[in-house]
Amino acid sequence: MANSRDDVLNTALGILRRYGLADLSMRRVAAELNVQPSALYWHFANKQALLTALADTVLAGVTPRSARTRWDRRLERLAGDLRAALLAVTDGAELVSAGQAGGLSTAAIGGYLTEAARQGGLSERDAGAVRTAIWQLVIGLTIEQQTRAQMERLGAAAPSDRDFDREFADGLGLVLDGARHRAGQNGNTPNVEFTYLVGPGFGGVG
Amino acid sequence: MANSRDDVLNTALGILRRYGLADLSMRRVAAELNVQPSALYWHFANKQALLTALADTVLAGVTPRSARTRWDRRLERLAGDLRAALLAVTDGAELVSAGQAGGLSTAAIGGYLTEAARQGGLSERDAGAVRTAIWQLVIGLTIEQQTRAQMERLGAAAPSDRDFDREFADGLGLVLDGARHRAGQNGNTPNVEFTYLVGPGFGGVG
DNA sequence: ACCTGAACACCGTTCAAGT
DNA sequence: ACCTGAACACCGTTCAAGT
Repeated sequence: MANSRDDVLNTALGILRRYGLADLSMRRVAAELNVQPSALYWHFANKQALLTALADTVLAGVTPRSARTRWDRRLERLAGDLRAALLAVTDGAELVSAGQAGGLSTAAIGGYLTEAARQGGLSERDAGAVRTAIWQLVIGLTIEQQTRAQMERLGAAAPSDRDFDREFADGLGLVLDGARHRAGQNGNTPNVEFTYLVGPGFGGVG
Repeated sequence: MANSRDDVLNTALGILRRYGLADLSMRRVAAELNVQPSALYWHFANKQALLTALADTVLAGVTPRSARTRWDRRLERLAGDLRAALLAVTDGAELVSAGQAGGLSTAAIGGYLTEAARQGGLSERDAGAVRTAIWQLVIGLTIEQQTRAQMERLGAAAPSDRDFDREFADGLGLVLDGARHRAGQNGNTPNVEFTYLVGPGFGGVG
């Protein structure tokens, strides 16, 4: 006994990884900690707060990796990293979507996206549009993928023939095309440092 | 007594409109119908089936209105109509997202989007990317808006200063820019019948 | 064709009280 | 600082039985 807030968080993360969001109940977390359900409310005001903290944990590693990279490539990588982080945990996308209210990481990542777009010469407003389109694409498509995966795992649906990685790449490519088009119209010369791109430490996303 | 499947559907829709998705339980639907909860399972195999049918109802009115309109304008209108249909019911976007598995209207609308993009001269693959990007943008952003609205209604959040209509228009504009860019690259001449556009029966979305 | 009654196995949350 | 015990007000679903 005498569990810390982090113990609760880690136990919850374990249930999420092993069984998914539907099985992540306060009672179940408490049971795994050998504690009464009411004990959890000393650490978290309610389940929503736990989910938000959990979402922040899942997104903690998503951060811009290099400012030397061309702005559109940075957008591409941020989107890929975000998607990879969501896919790393069962129902990760649904969790982030549900825990969005008050989340810190979620706001930070939005900031990175906007920042990269601005470096391409986009107006604040256009940069916001880029952030919105990319965020919703990543979250929404990954929710669909993970929901399908869970249904298949439970035998509630036949394996789908959809290629979500491809759908993601195609959708993202389209949005980036729109972004580059906007960049070109602003009369700005976006930084074209793509020759710096080759080298160690620039591994792809998956 | 002696309720039809449609009675169940209408009662559920009423609860949704008045209280939102969180209050839409099988037991509550049954109570409003003056019936035991178990009675509902004669009409629907489970709650998921009810939600899917409900989602189809909400989306029933979303249909392409004119083939005479320019392809990109048709995409814009479809997206706007979809968004309007979701906004017409409390938590409509969340409902459609949750009831997606097996939904008919949802597949139909995806088809309309793809079709419009193809008429712009886009390849099957590019048209799919357009459908994906638009669908996720509309659903995701509307979920955020309606979730916020519900939290404000319950006093769980201060009124937000976000302008969701503007965020939607900006995001959509960006995606459409990408689509037009792809259309231009294909060497096809997209139909430019925009001169036919003016006239009665072409009211906007809101 | 449609519903009851009763049960099963769960939920989130509160709150006084304990150590 | 952290937890118990007990309660409140709920869930979705099944299934034999009724009319």
